Amino acid sequence: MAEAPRLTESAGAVFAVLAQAGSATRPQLASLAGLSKPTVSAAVAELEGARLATHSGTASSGTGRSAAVYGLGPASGSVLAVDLGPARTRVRGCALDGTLLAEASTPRARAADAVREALDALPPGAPLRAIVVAVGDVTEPDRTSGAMRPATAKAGPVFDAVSVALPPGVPVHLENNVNCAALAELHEGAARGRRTFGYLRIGVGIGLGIVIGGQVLRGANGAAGELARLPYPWDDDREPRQEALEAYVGSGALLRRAAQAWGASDGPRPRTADRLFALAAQGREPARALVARHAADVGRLAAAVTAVLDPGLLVLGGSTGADPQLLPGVRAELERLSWPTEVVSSQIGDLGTVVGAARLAVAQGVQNVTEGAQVKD
Amino acid sequence: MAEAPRLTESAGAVFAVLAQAGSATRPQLASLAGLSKPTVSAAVAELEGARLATHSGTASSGTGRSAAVYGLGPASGSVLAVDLGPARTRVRGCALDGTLLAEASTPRARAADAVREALDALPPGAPLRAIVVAVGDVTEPDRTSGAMRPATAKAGPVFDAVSVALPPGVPVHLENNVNCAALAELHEGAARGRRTFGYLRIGVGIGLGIVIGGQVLRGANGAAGELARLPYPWDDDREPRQEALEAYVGSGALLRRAAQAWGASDGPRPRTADRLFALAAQGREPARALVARHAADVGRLAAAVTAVLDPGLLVLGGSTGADPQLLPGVRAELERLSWPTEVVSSQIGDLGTVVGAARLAVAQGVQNVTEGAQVKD
DNA sequence: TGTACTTCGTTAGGAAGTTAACTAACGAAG
DNA sequence: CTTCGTTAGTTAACTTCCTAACGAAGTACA
Repeated sequence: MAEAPRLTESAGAVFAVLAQAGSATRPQLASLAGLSKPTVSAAVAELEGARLATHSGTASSGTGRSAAVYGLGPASGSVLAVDLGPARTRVRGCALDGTLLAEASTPRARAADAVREALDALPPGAPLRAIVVAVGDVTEPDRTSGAMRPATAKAGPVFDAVSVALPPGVPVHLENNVNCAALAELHEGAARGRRTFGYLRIGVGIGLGIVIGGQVLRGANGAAGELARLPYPWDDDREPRQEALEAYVGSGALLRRAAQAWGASDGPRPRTADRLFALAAQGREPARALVARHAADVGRLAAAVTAVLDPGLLVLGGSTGADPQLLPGVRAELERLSWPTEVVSSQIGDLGTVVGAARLAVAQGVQNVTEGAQVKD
Repeated sequence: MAEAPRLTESAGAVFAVLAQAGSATRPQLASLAGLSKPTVSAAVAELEGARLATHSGTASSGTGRSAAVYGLGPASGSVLAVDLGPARTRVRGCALDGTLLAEASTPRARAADAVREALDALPPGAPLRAIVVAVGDVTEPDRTSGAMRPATAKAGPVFDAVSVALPPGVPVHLENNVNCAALAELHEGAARGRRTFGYLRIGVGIGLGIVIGGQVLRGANGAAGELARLPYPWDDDREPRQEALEAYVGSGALLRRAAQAWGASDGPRPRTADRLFALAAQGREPARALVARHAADVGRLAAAVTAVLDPGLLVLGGSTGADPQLLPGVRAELERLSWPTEVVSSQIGDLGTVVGAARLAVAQGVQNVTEGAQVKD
């Protein structure tokens, strides 16, 4: 394999901007990268030489000479994103401009198959520059290898099963799934254009993804946003129990309360949160009351987050968090207890985790190119 | 007044490094600023010409030629820090390397006098480059002027009284007092060398200063760390009330509980938190039990912070938070509920707020010099 | 169709910073 | 008292990127 020469600094900057934009003219690249026209010309020539960029057409801005448009070249390669979700494993392969190149999905048990399927669908020859794996667990460095691993036994076995299917020599990054979903909302969802916000996911468990200045906040142990550890119950005469909050605002609690509240005359009892929300949307009792109460609970969770972070925006996600029916109740409770904060529902839903993982992988891949880290062959 | 020419970028970088170090040789400046020897030579010459740096001696490193030592010059000027505390107003004037030039302290009511006293003690002729005022309130931009102001009526009047004593034309920055104290712990206290931690202050009120990557986290409304808004009390069957937490873990609650618990045979009842802690240190009941319970309460507060932020280190401060007696109880409760997190007591105490405000002012002042923002005359 | 106007891209000269090599100053060992 | 190793500071050649000016390639309009 030919020695890939390291890029000059300006060429790296131009490449990063080009990857972000997908395609752009030289004047656009100059203004986005903050470089002068001559420098961009030199950088583009260098990138074309390395087949990292290609001339992909021309664009006319109405009047004046039409500009050459450039896009990513075949040597720029691709990245892989893996979401080891509780039920399904989703895998996506992307180019460095974010375009989807391959997609696969399997039940959680056959996670490695999804990875292999997506890898096969990626264009051969071009280097795989980064892999991001999203897991529903806190991550910590392994004692012996130093590589990141799931901190508890929750996600360990699946992660190991997937690891063997990953091509060697490619840097693998592990990330919490809620953090990934938050990134998806940041780039393609309800938090577009923001720099700081919180993504509150309520499903079986509860979790918070924190984005500050466009960066995910991971915390000292990668445990930032582990809201299950909020003290609960908490009062003058009650001692908080460990992890008690999850059993109270999680989807399990919602369904348990429904089972208790359901009377013989209330019709068939809903077995899923979705069904419960559907009944509540029709104004049927006791579904409506249960959802209203759930909204207040979520509002209290939101108030706890706001009291510490004041994020300005909270995006609600997860199986029992994303329903827009909750918004009025959440907003009311949040306003009652805390600071005025915008609250909206997730726009991406279940795919958020892979999408965000892909965003992270793309960012890592671009860094891989611009900083000249070479992939072993 | 002579036109102060803007500094070149490298001279600005060298000045910033020199201000941080206080004094340094050229090789030190080169390595700290990440510049080469020739560039540093040119920058130092430029700074000397502008009287922003002066040759202040020589330093021998054992073997080899001895190097010239440089320090800040007379034109570098000074900054002012004002702490509008609940009882006293403290003012400090500092040079841009952080050395104390003037200090004053008055009761809160005569705040403007302290400012005037400190201003008089500053070296005349050299420019005042920045002013930072610390207040015990959330800050927000004023509707008409756009300048920052205290958000509620709490700190407004004192701030206005001080404002008239401030020299016109100097940029004034308003900052929350807990954030200032956190910065003091970061630079000169218990969090030295850290990049991320939380400073938990418990006194009459409760507050949290958040430092992430060396930067204070202010939040969208400047309300990050306003823990009084945490939902409390919180349980299946109890509705949180607004701002109820402060009345429960604040120093008022501690003394109120002491008043209730004190029996006739327990000796004279302590009227201040200090006295209560002193009795507890001797193992006297019921002081010991009250302090132990307070420690658990603080531990729950710490757990709430850790669940959201995972800061890795919490520094406890404030009149009823800084006592080291609390540490074992806080650590135990935090470990029971949440993630392992280091907990230590404040090393600076009451002066933290001015000290941190001075740090902020110095940083602003250095930026003022290096970015060439000119002070009106 | 030619002329004016606008935008794209290149060329030329200059500013700022780097590396490399050299000179200067200092201490320690013979 | 000289010599050697080490560290400080300067000089010179080179790199990188910028600004300014100019030629090239389009559109708009008489």
